Amino acid sequence: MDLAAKQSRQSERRQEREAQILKAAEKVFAEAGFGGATMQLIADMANLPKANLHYYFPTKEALYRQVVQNIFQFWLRAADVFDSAASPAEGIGAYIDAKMEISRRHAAGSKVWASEVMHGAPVIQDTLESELAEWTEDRIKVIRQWIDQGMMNDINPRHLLYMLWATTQHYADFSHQIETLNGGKPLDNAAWEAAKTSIKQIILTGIGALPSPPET
Amino acid sequence: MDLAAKQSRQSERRQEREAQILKAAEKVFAEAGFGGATMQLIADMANLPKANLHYYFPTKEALYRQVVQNIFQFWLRAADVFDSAASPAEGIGAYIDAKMEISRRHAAGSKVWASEVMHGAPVIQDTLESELAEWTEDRIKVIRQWIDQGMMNDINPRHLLYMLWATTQHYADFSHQIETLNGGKPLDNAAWEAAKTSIKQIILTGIGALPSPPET
DNA sequence: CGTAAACCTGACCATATGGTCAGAAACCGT
DNA sequence: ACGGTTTCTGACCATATGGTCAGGTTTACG
Repeated sequence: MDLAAKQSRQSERRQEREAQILKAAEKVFAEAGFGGATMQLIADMANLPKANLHYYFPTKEALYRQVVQNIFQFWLRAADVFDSAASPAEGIGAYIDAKMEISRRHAAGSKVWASEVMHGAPVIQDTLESELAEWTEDRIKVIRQWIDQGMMNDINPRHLLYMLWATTQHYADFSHQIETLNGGKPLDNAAWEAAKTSIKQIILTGIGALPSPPET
Repeated sequence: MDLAAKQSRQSERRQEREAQILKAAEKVFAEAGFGGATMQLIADMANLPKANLHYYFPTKEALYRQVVQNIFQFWLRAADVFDSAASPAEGIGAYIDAKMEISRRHAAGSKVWASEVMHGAPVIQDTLESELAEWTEDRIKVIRQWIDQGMMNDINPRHLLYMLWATTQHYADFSHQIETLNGGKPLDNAAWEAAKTSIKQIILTGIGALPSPPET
């Protein structure tokens, strides 16, 4: 076996362990917040001795930073469906679906992200200022085009985006509240469908992106 | 001076101090989360020695509990505008205005509330199950009536409520992100107006509560 | 095998933090 | 001015937690 293969297998091993730790960390950070999370809790969740965490991540903050960065990348990628769409109904509809799927499958990550931003984005302020700002401007341009082409009403694109973020992330960030109001049980498939349908119906109708408003 | 007057002045004094502490605590909890907040930080923020806090609130958790309870009551009261309204456009419009005002004036409180719920509502689970559940059911009934009377489209009332909460609270909970995307400055009056207008336009149009969709 | 590198871990340490307490200070009616 | 009550506070303590480290174990490969 040559050097490349060896390094590859080693780094593979390392990546697996790191992923294992990151997954546990994400969960614990989501449940307890950065301040409430302890390395011991994360270690237990990952079934590793605490000292081992420090072999892979020098400090709690480094571990947290990695978790947040990963989430952010994941979050941004959900917007791929946005640009290639021919119409606002299609693009925004697909974006809502994608973000709702993230809210459902990656609630922990969403919570960590929300927590980070709520507390002033101490670790991803840079990313926020560069990548997120750029991303947002691009999407605003797309929406403006749709408006100019008469495909939707003249809505403030920025606030429309905020509305999309808010509404979809709500189902992850406030999942506990939603579960409580759902009799203490998580939403089932039908309820998630109802949520997606309701959101799309209200927003797409609201921005005038549907041929005719549903009269059901 | 009689006994009643004396007790009144004392309790007045006590309430003032408690309010002072609670205000500082709300700010610190919002900025740092429960785990990241320290009694020392709160004490500094309130310009009091740490030991004094423990004279008024026995434990950090008791102080936190009080903060959260206060916010919740404040939050619920915003819905008074909801019921007395004659139409969905009026009721929901006023509700959006009220909640946006809270988001603007009491961002810290909103963040504490969001944080509490996100971490599984460890201290207000009871209230959530009783008061919030009841409140929600009542509002759902009101919305259902509007639908039955043909004043708006047939929208799932529960998800409409979630959308209202999500969208309005977003401006408080993610105020940092919004500021960052606003060039690092808080939204000015015009921007807040634009936000309120956009939200109302999309949602009220989206649920078919406006006579005719704006064609501006 | 041998050995060097990577990986793992129990035991340990320094510090930060929630909370206590004895006693000082301020308040208040008489 | 006095005594009792409430309010305040510096000094202190026990504990939890992030982080370290010396030494052990495993892996990779000639």
